[in-house]
Amino acid sequence: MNIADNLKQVLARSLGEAGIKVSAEYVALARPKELSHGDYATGAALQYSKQVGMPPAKLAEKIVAGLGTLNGVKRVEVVAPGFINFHLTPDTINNVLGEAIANEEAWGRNDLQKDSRVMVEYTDPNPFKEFHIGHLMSNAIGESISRLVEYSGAEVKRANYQGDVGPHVAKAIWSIQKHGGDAHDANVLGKAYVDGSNAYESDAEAKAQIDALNGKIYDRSDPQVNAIYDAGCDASLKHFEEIYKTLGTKFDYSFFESETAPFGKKIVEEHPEIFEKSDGAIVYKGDEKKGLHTRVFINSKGLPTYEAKELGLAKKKHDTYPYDKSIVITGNEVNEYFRVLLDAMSKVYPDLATKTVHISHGMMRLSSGKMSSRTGDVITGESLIAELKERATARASESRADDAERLAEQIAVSAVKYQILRQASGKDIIFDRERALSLEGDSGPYLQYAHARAYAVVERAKSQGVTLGIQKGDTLEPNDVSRLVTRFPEVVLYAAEKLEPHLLANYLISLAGAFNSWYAQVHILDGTKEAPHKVAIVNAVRATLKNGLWLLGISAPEKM
RNA sequence: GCCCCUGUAGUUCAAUGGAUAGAACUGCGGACUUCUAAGCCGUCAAUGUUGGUUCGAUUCCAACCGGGGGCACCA
Repeated sequence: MNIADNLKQVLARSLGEAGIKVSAEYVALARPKELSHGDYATGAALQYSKQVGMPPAKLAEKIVAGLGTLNGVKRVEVVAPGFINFHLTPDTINNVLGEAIANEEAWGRNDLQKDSRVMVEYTDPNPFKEFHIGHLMSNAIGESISRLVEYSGAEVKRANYQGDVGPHVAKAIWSIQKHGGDAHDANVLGKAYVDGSNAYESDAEAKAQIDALNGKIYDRSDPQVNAIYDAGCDASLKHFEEIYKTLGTKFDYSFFESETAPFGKKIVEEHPEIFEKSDGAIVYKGDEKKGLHTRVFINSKGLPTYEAKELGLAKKKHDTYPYDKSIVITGNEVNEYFRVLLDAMSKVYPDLATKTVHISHGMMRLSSGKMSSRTGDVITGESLIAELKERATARASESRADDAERLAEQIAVSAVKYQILRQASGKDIIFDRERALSLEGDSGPYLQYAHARAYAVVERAKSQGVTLGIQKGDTLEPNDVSRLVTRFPEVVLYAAEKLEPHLLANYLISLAGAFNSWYAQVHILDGTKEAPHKVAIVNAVRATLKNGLWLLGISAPEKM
């Protein structure tokens, strides 16, 4: 049994003796954020003092007296106004460090979702449009969540859903037909889309032409249109593949709107008891008591909307890979639609609806306002990464890395991903160019640097013949660094439960900070008998940062 | 107008109902003949307003004020 569960049980028993009935799982036991408050702490005495009519401090003393001997605990203290703090023994801490080092592959894993099958959908860029920083957000969050879920023992399949049909495609093709341009070039497509979109808004004739073109795209009746379409789709997808390679994502499945559209339409049409006709369209009447809107699923032209396509997508996903859980990551602009969709899905496919979890991220916003790919006021994913890479190049070339070019790219990706993953995912990110381009402080490169530094120390220790690992009888006092390391598995578990990578990102930054601070204070390879112990701590930090960075989807270069 | 989200240092973000609200950037000031200075140390600086629940509220509830998104044929 692990320390925390054991503590809870013993506390529950002692509380019972004090006249407070509470089962072990409900005993409030926390990891104090202030390390001087111990490794575990409980506020139970404050919580129940009124109930038993005893001052908190007195109750705390009574609880402590009833604890008996505690495995792995060196010291228990009562602190005003009535907190009980537990300090673990050096052995306990050292044993965990030993685990981290001895079985690096398993370090941090848990079996929260053992053997379950999970599909995670994220990124979702649209062919014929640019891959902008909003897609970067979805990708960073989705990739990290996928990895957290994998670390929880689940089999994870990554899915990407792409809008290969629809008005945006018609707009891009219209512009290419009118002004020319190479449909084999992804950049041309993005600009063509902006042009077509502007024309659609301002020019009634263009609008009519684009609407007609949209129909031709669906029924593939015009060879000339088909040629542009096929070339453009191919170019976009290849372009996206390059970006995924840079970002470190590999999708198992791709779904396209051209397949989900007819499929979703069919599903809606087969359920007249759920969807009803209204003004020539087929709608789902959301329950207003739940605050749901009425949404159109099939428009009056007979074309399925976002909602119908999503319905088809959910089924198609399950047909492809019978998942136990389906996680869908989108921007929060579709939150209201998704609520209606899930409500409708709960009637058509109750089973799938309960297995679906929608996670939305905020918008990437510029100080000038919201980005819009319609007006071309966007920052593309590639341009941002290229700019970061440019900025990292000088230092990378002075670094110890064998391949400076590659290091610069790893740093660039890390900077942008960390920027996204450091904050809770539901909220908007105010995109500050200077901040995003910064490679210092609270940043991805800071984490990578701490890892590379730890790696270098371990390598040097090896070359000096310093014994690695925790030695028997090694009773050196734990420090903030070693104590933080031991929290890694539970942080991973917590982040996986909440599907919130930022919880892990915040932890890693505090670990890296504690390590850097400690590193500046002590000489690790000082030739004393304490050196092996210090190296063991460094090695555990290295393993933790390595696995932690992997979970964020960020590379951990060994040399910087 | 209705529904959802949101408000924390100058700025960008943290804080499973807990202890002195924590970082980073910026500003100011330091250390370094030592294993990586993308580093370290110090310092200035914040919970929108008013109530409520609680031993304890940034966190939960209500109202108000401010910001964002949505409110049927775009996604």
